[in-house]
Amino acid sequence: MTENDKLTEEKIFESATEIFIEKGMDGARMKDIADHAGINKALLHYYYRTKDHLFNAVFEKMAGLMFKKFAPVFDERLSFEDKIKFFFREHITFLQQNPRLPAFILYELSRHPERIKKLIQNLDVEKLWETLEKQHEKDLKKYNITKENIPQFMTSVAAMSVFPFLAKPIISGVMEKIGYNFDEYLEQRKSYAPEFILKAISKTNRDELTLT
Amino acid sequence: MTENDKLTEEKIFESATEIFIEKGMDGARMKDIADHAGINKALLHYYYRTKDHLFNAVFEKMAGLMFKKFAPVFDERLSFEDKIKFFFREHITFLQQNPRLPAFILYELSRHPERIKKLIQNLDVEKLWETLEKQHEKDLKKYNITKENIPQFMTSVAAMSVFPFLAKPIISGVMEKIGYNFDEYLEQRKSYAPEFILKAISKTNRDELTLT
DNA sequence: GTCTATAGAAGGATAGAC
DNA sequence: GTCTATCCTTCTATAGAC
Repeated sequence: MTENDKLTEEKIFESATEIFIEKGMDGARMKDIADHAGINKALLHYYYRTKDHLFNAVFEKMAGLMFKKFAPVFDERLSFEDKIKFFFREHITFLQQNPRLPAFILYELSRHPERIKKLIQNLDVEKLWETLEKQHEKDLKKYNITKENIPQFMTSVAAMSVFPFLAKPIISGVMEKIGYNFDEYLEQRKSYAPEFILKAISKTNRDELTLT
Repeated sequence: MTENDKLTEEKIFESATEIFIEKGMDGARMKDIADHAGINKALLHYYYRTKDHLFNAVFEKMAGLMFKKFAPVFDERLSFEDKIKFFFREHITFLQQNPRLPAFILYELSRHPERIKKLIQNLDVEKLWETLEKQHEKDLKKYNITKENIPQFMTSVAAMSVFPFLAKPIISGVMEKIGYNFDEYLEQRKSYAPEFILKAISKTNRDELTLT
């Protein structure tokens, strides 16, 4: 019955994932998870001992999944511009399939910041930066991306892709009211965002701006 | 003792605000709020009947506060460029003083989307757009901001300012690891963001881009 | 491995004295 | 208006039968 064990454990894990993402750690009920999996509460504890254990399993799996989506950008043998375009297309498509994932991850992280160390200890940011520098030294110069402003740039890229999902209720609420469609907006964003980013960091016509 | 009543009720409200923003509706405990206010649980119910009532009072106050921060942009007799600069300076400064507010509002909205109607019913988006069009018809043309892409533009502006606070645990976690400082990052962002936005929407040098 | 029944604790809410 | 004491429900977790 090892086959069956696996199935039950997986069923529990999948149900837990759905419920936790939907209601958060504090709002989720073990009964909801059991019902959703078609079993009883006792079995949850048989497989995962406590709610905390179960939550941690779900959280780490999902957080890992989300951040892995950033990785291909560094491996691909794409031009700098194509990397940007590739990222937005892939990342927004992924989030369309998991629209509540960013809010779940970021909210639970802000409630329990101690989880972060575990999350980023396997993430060697300096190595990634070096890789990018090696691959695109000229592009980085061309676009004026330096060690000083790389955080500004990276967070702007992430913001352009993730924010629509974090603010989905408001955005789609407002859009609905004035005749726009949120799904179309997301499709457009896959090309709008990379164009927006690349123009923002291009070095030309700086003198045209009246910024002080 | 009406003076005293007011004080107690306010003390409760302020404590509730702090606890709810810190722990969310589901994570907050009436006992925590009472302790924080230096009173006992029964008094909470005397003033606000239920946890739901108390939460709603806090939520509506805070949500209103946050969205009101967007308003001055439309009133000011500023140039279009100055409006953008003004917005980021004021909004980021406000969020620096209330760093957990965006996560609180957006997360509770995504848990209870029915709250949205009440929030935006007083917000006449089309009127605002008309106002902006009247004030800056030439600028909107110059920057190619049209009825078609206004949602893309507006959400990009919001994203640039709000996202750093939503993702603060990750951003500051990563930054700490590689020797950057989150507070400095925020200060820089007040000028980085408007420059970024204005360059992104400027019409020149479009031909230089290799976008397909 | 899976179930029913229940322990044990916690949380929201109320009664009633002052 | 404020307090103590307590009710009642809900929730996590476990015991024990099958």
